[in-house]
Amino acid sequence: MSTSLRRHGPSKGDLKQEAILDTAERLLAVKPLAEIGIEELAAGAAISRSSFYFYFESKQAMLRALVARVSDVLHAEVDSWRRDGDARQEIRRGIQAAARMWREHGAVLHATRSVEASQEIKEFVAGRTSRLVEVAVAIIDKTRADGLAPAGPPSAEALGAMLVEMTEHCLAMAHARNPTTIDDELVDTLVTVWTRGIFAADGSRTSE
Amino acid sequence: MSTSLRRHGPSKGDLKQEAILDTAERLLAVKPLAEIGIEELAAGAAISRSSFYFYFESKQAMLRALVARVSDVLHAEVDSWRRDGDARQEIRRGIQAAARMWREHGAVLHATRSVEASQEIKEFVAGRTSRLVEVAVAIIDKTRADGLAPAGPPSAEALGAMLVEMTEHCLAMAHARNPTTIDDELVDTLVTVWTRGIFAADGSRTSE
DNA sequence: GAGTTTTCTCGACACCTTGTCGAGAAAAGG
DNA sequence: CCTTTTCTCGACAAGGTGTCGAGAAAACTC
Repeated sequence: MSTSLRRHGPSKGDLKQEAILDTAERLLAVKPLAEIGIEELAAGAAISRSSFYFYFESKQAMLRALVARVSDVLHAEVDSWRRDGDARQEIRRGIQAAARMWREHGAVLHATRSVEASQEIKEFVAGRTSRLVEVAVAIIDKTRADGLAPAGPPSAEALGAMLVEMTEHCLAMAHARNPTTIDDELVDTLVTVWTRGIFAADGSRTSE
Repeated sequence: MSTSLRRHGPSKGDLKQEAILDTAERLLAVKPLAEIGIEELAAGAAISRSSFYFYFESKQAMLRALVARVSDVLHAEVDSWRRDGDARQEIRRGIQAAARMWREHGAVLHATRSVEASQEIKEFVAGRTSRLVEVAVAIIDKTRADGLAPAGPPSAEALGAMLVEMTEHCLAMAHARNPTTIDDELVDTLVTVWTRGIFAADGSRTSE
């Protein structure tokens, strides 16, 4: 119900709502959602704890709004992967986009991976992941159709899902180790495993 | 402090302690730790909520004991990976052992991956993971030294860490989807990605 | 098997956090 | 100004955690 209580117009209350989300994103960089009290979120927006409930039903609802805010940026990222013909280029760009995402909004993405996240959030994240898997599957199918990569098994679906999950998890782990820096080496290693996993070979870009 | 309060002798109280852990493992298969009240754990061992605190400092301490109990089984698994010369055999066995681990104690392993798990548990899990990475690195180094696999980059450490993390995460995801069944197809796909990631090729076992 | 010590149990309490309610202040709009 | 909507907060109830001390139950000693 988060925003539906509030009618319309970009007014003073909207700023408070944004302030709550800003505070949440800032605090999530420091500690998990479970350790963030509603008191803290309210204090960050200079309102009382009770007033928090005017803007959000609960902490979970607030996280949902926060994820929605980040997902707008994310969808733009996904769409920026223009197909340019070379599968390795697409893979590298995709991984780089994901790495950038984690650098900029790692705290929020990290919170969505929590076991205690609500069902709704998990479904949202699963949907986002399956979109990425679809893109990966399309790439794999294309390279196989062109005779550049060996046919399955594994199926393009199983392989694509695994590579996407590997990427997300490795970025999450890297973020957990050091939130500010995500190695270029990590990106390179991911690209290598993707390439070898799909082509069963280190291809230099011979098709160019 | 969990056990240190209790002196010695395998007595009645020990059974209660085990009963608490059994109850916890059973409940973890159904819902996350955060949703399990101490009341429930105590009820499972037929004691009052207060009495729970005689056995464990807190829910986190209880989880720690539960993880320790499972880790005994796990260490035995790791040691069962006898080196038999063929890297692909070792890889397949290791992955199968991990899959079996998840089938039998997936609920506990899942709980340790939670964001809200205590620092101590995270360190324990990190230690376990790094042991597995060491084994993977040893395998990679050996195949590279034998000229069967191309040298880095990626370094054996980066590649091994990534493959181990991929495996753990994919098993965890599969467990989350359906706790009772972990696909053979998943194991096959994991083996393929390991093989291609290390050898940069689908090797039939030519060295045999 | 009585006395002593250790182990174990529980009710009562203090504390913290979440979420609701209704009274009303502050802004917006006529 | 008066009305409506937006926004704020103190007070309350509910539910969970963890502590304490009194004492029951078991174990151990002689």
